[in-house]
Amino acid sequence: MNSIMNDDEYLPLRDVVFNTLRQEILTGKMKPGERLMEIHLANKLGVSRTPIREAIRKLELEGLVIMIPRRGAEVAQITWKSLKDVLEVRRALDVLAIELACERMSRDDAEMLSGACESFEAATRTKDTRKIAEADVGLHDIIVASTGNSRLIQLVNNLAEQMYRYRFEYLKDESKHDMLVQEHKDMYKSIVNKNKEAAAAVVRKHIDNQEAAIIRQLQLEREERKSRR
Amino acid sequence: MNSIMNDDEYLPLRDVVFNTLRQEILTGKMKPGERLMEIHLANKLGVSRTPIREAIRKLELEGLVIMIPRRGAEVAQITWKSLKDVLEVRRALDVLAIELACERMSRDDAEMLSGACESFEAATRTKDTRKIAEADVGLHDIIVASTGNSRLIQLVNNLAEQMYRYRFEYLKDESKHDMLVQEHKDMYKSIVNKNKEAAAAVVRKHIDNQEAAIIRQLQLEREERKSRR
DNA sequence: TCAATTAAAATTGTATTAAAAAAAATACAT
DNA sequence: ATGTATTTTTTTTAATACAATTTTAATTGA
Repeated sequence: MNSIMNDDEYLPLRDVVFNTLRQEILTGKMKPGERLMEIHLANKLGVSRTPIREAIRKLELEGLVIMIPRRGAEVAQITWKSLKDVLEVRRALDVLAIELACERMSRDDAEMLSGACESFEAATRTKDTRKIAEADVGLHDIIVASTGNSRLIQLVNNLAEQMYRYRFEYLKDESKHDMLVQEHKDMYKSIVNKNKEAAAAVVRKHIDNQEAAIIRQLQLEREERKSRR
Repeated sequence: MNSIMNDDEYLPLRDVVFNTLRQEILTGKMKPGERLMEIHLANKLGVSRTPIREAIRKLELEGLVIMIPRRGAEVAQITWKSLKDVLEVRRALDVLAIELACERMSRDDAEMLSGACESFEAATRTKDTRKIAEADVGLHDIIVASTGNSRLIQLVNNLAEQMYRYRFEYLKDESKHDMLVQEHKDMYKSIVNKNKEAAAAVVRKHIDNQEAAIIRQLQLEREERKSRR
């Protein structure tokens, strides 16, 4: 459609830096407690300190880094507590999202959701965790987007990303795949039947399972640390 | 307590600027659509452009200003839709907050909440809207803080602030004061009785009333604009 | 050897300068 | 008078320079 008019995909450096750092933190390439030193990052990314600083301000507000005045920024510590806090909020917002989806989802979106359920099932069969994660994100995006509430969309996405690393680990566990496929189907059914209570119940179960998996994961990490000492 | 050891109350300029601009936007001193020009603001606040830019980045992430690349920032437009979206999310999070408060509030906090209810009632009698607003904020802060969920605290505060301007107008209406006092008392009772359902119901009513008042307010503003043309 | 003090190195905080882009104003042609 | 080019101005973006502060290391004296 827009083949002649090139829509100029311009992104300010600060946003490029922001996205880059954000990704590094969320995927765990930058470890909690690691300092973000301006000159160092500037050299690494080949830019000046200015865009680095601006990116750090945004990361700060998002809670991904914490600032110590006159000392600089460091990657925020992810504690058991902070994860539980995020999950608690996420559960409430995911429930809200699916309840609104029951009210508002269009036939077209429902169609897409059905397709996404199948894509997810197909992805589980490939056993490629990356693909599974992508299919999962796509599916949930359809539900959240169907609410038409842009603030909700922004918050849910943000909270989901905070746990990116752990969710990835969760999806690696093949024994859970069948359950996930079933839960997704249940969500779809509840939405098309406009059954809020059922929908909310599935989502709560979904998040509870995730929480349990993450707790296991953290326990493992802790064991590892202990044994290394 | 901390009378000898001065804990250095140092705030980087960017944060001073951030708070200043934030306040100006939330209280309506800076109108939606108004441009935030760096040199202008720098002169006005007597600082260089660097802290201004960093503050703007934070406002951007908070959604209070929108950035148009290579053109600058302007105060975000507050539409009916965007307010409804915020209220929808806020309702869910306020319900979560009071439900958690039912589970977790300590006897001391309950004591404080009781005091805050009385303070609010006293404030309504002064008919000083500023004082009433402060008492109201104080009361809700106690509830939200008692959840111990820092992410929730951060989000609820943020969402509440987005509607600062309108809530102020709402509290001006003396005819609602008795109802508000009663609702606050109901919240307190529900929490000490650990009655989640009742607590959630009061909060929903609370927000619904606010929403109705804000809609009226917006309708008024719209009439005004119409008549000015 | 250890603590205290001082010097230096590293790092952040703030300001300024330079470059790129967009917007506005002006000039020119139709 | 209207529409199109061209120039000027304004503004953002990015880089650099300088000042203030903190951290680290080294040195000195007990």
